[in-house]
Amino acid sequence: MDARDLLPMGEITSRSGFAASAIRYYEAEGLIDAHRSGGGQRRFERSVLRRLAFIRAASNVGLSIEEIRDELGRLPGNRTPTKADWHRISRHWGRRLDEQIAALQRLKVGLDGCIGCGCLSLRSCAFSNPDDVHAEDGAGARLLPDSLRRPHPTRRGSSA
Amino acid sequence: MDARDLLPMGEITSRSGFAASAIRYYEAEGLIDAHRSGGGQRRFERSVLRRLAFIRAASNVGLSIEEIRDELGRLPGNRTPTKADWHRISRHWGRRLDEQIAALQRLKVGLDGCIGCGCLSLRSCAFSNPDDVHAEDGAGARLLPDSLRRPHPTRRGSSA
DNA sequence: TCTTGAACTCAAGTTCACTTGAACTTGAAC
DNA sequence: GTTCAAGTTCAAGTGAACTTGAGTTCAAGA
Repeated sequence: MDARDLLPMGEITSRSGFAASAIRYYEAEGLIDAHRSGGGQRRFERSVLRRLAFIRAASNVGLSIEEIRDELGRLPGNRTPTKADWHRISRHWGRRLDEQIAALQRLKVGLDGCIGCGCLSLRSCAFSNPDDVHAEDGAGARLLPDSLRRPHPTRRGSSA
Repeated sequence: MDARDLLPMGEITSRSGFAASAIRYYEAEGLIDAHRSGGGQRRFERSVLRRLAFIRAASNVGLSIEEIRDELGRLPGNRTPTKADWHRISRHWGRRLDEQIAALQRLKVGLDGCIGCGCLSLRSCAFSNPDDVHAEDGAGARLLPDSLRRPHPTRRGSSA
């Protein structure tokens, strides 16, 4: 490729809307690639812009950097997504969004149920006790999936 | 109040499901109060259990510690929520959940719209560009409200 | 050539909601 | 009186996703 087709950092930041530090971070994390100028400055291929758009979209759906890396890595030849890729991926993301929506709706229904009772009991109220830590009967589905629990590393796994 | 009505830490952790460290943290943050035994150990009033149930419910709805503190502080006399308080509060939370659901649904609709086109364009695709950073016309509502943007302190405010 | 803004590296900082560890004390039971 | 689980404090660590700062170099225009 011709060196004149490569974009400098400033171009990438202004066109993608990401800060330079974020771009460097993504490169360090292996989400995007960069060439270097004689003096060591980054020079990006145009396709990086599409990758960045993809990254932004994915992160809006709530994917972590690692998940985005996986998703990008699943693209054959590590290429920028084609229409077919995008088709498959967006169906995947759609399912994920559906799950999140359903989870919030369960929470809402639980809350509506609670408005009448006002109990907020540690033992029986499913809303204040979604993990069923003390539930008297092995009642149903957890209200919130992990993807919507306030992302907190140290809480993960230790359900308390 | 009679000292025999006060509960020690172990009782609180086992009944509330919170770790002792979390209880201490909540006390330090001013979400709950504690008396002290002669030797300096914490002794809790029974009502603290209801406060903790409230805290758990609030955090499931996605409120931050600060928001929970505010919400508790809005209770007249800083009391444990009554039925009427709970009524008002749960309607508030319900609206919040509704917003979150609506936001995810907008995202989903945007995604469905994108499946056909496959464009993922930085300039025009609302899905990859929900902030309308480069939008050509001042098009509509942001897809995701801040409450559902991946909570990331340093990203807050700097919409890029 | 000079200047100046853009870019570089690397380490450390940020936020949130806690947890962990070390070193020590309490208090209830035997 | 001894024991030991349960409790205490305080500082530091955790993870994600970057940002900030310090100090240095690049590169394009006048």
